[in-house]
Amino acid sequence: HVLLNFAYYKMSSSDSGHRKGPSAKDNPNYDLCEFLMELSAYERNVTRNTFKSNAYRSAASSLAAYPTRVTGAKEASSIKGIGKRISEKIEEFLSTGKLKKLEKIRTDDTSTALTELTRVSGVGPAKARQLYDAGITNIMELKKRTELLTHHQLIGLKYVEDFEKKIPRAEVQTIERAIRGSLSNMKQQYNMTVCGSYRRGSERSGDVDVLLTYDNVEVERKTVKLEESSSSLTKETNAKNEVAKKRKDISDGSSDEENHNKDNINTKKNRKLKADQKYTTSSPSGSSSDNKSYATNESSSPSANKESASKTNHRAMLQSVVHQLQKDNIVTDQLSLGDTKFMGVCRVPPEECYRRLDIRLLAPEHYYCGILYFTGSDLFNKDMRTQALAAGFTLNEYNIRPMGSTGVPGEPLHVNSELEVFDYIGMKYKQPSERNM
DNA sequence: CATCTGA
DNA sequence: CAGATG
Repeated sequence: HVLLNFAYYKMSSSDSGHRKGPSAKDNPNYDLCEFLMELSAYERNVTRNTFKSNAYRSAASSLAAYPTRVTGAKEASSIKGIGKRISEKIEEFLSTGKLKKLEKIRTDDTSTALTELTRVSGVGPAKARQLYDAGITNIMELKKRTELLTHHQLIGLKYVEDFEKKIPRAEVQTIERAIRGSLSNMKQQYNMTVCGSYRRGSERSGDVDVLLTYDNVEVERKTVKLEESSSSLTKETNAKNEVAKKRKDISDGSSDEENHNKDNINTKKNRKLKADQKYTTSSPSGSSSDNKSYATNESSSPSANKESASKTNHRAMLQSVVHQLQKDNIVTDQLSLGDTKFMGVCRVPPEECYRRLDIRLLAPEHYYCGILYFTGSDLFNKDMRTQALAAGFTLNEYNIRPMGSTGVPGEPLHVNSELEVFDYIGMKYKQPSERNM
């Protein structure tokens, strides 16, 4: 049941650049991985055969993990994920420096058109096909037919080139400072951490991934420099001397001592109430909504479902954050904006390029698992999750829960730093820069 | 997985 | 609501 992220095909935003992936510049089968990925893209975009596409990608991953240069079909097919047909292609590529099928694909009109159209954010295989059928074969032509595009796609088109450029670390830092400055002027204060490959120290990023949570979280005081450069980044906590409660006393999932944070924390989890949605638009009774802070606290109506309330407040908070950023000319466009995630575009003046910016607003109790998760890398996360499982926990982007022997997860454990999560599962703490797997 | 879109 | 997208 662990997630199989076959989802992202357009290069996972934040990292791609200089990191691992099916084609780390240094692996002995680099070229082979490359052509397999090209075939994967072809099956995905052109033939829309996800099985084949996934098969190629999977083969590429296996190959990327293979320690030595593959020498022939037989050796290739011995590798997990590589079967007869793919190994034959590898053979062909090994002997003749090329691949018939690939050459043909490279010149095929339909194929090149779809690949081109797909460069636009918001345009995937399906839309590309549709546009192609409408006679559009490249971006220039697409610019003449903007009536066929959604808002997201229009923006994607507007910034195609910029979005393909990597963002230098220094610029991410500039953007980070700008956002911090802007948000510091709001009544509601936020804790912020820029995650993604940037946090892991990479020199170039695909986009800027910001995580926010509203106040409390006993973060303020303990500002430890567990981070690489003591500078900015998050006001990481961790300082906690008595750091984590031991893994043992966890099991009982008992309530606990120290975290009696400030007011606005949503203390108790409540069962989902599908009815929620209906109420999203309004808090009927003007119920003291007066107070300017969005912090969700004083629940006027006890039985009323707090979930829907906190949900709408969440949306309102995220909205106000975005508005603030727009006001300060940092955010220039919006791709989407929901209860927890904003996707858009930003630019910080001296810079000419427009950059992709994602902002997610997390409940305080989800903050650290969120930071951990969104810092990645994907492989690191996967590894940590399996280690968690082995240690009897289940870990996701929101929380860590003890695994009952029955198989069902218990109540979320309290977490006040990334370190605590590592402690729970008995794992040595890893600096973000050590998570580049 | 969260959000948007169109039917 | 399903399908598309990131």
